[in-house]
Amino acid sequence: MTAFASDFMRIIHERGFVDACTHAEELDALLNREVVTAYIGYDCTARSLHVGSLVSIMLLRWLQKTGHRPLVLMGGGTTRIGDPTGRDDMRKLLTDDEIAANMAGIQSVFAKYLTFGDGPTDARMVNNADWLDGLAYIPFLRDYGRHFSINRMLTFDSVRMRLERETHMSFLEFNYMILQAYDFLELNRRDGVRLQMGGADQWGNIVNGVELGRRCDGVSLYGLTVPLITSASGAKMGKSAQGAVWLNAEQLAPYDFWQFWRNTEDADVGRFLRLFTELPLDEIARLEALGGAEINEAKKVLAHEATALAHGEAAALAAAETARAVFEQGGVGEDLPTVTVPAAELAAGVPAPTLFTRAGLTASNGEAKRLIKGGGARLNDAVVDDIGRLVTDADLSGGELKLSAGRKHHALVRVEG
RNA sequence: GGAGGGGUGGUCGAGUGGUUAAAGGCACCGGACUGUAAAUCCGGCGGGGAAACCCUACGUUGGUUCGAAUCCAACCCCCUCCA
Repeated sequence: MTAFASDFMRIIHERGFVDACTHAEELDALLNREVVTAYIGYDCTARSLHVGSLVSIMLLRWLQKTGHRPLVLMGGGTTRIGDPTGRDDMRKLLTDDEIAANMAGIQSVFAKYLTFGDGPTDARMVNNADWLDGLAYIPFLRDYGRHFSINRMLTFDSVRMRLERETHMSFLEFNYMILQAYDFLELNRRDGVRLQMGGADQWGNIVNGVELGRRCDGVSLYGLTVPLITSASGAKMGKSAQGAVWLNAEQLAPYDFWQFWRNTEDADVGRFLRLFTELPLDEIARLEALGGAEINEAKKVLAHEATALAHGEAAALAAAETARAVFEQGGVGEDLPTVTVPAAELAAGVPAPTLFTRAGLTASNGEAKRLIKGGGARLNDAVVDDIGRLVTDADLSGGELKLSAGRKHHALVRVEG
């Protein structure tokens, strides 16, 4: 591989961020010469982002750290149409208010990773609804449609696969790549954006934007994609027991976020350290080389670094402390999920299954009972073997008690009143 | 507009009148083994109930039947081919 002159290109190649790149040498030279504005587009279909987007977020962070300007493009315009590939999701068209709320939530996530502002390398967020909503069909077709060759578009993977499998593809979907290409052109005109980045699945769309820029305005635009991250055992990354691994504290507690990284598969540790932390490569090499149980130390480092980025140093330390108390000492920690029950209720006795469900460890009483029957439920570390077990204030120690579902999921119950 | 195929539990996918809360796979949860790992093995996997049992569920709404995810009708949606 070529030796890159720009910090950005060198670092992201070394760390495994690059799946594909257009004109890497030219881009490298450009990055070495001037401050480059680059963008990645995100849908605003949810209040937050999850770890599936984290690779690209880290990519923008590196961009900024190496002296360039990141731009976050929110798909406010495209979100309004609804993603045609999501069958059931098609119907729930989001209202403008919902989209605005989602954008605000996503911005708060980005605020942890990027510095926003008006300075030359400060990040900014833009919404493609600003220009897509007002497009007039005929002028748009005449000005831009002429530059798209159907013959060419049919050769793109996303389209070709659909055609080969003879599955339906709507005109709307077919237009997606055109709209996305237009976004790139528009951003170049508005903000001088030169580079679009995104997931590997976006390659075709990005290339279309690059070509549209050349055809319409004679500008050189660049594209770069990051690989789809799967775990070593092949699973798509980002699922936890509770569901998606969200990046905001409201939807996933920092402690659970920490636990997610702590439970990384051995084979993924090195790769994840390179992608999701900013530790020096030689340090990562050292951690990665740890064998056997020692690799757990590397996982703790990974958990700490990733959590510190998302939630701050203090939250990461608190999560680590709770994990240490719970797993290494069998005790309890402040960060465990906590529920309170009225003193009177506890005095009267609460059925164990009810308490497990209320603590969020099980989704229903039935599930709680199954958990107990399966021997996975514990109260203050003692196995609960009777689904009729009443929990009373006699079970309290130090004003609280610990419930456990399996070895990894714990919650605290406290009394109130 | 015409002809044909299809909509099943988180997902994929069987089932074509009753023992079907609905095979099997995946995902997920618990147990064993470990290192809060992987792999493997075991168990579980709609809700309520201590249990008997009750309720909800196979696109929607009606109907036939002692009884329907399964048959009929209308409607909605998806797909393939033709115009």
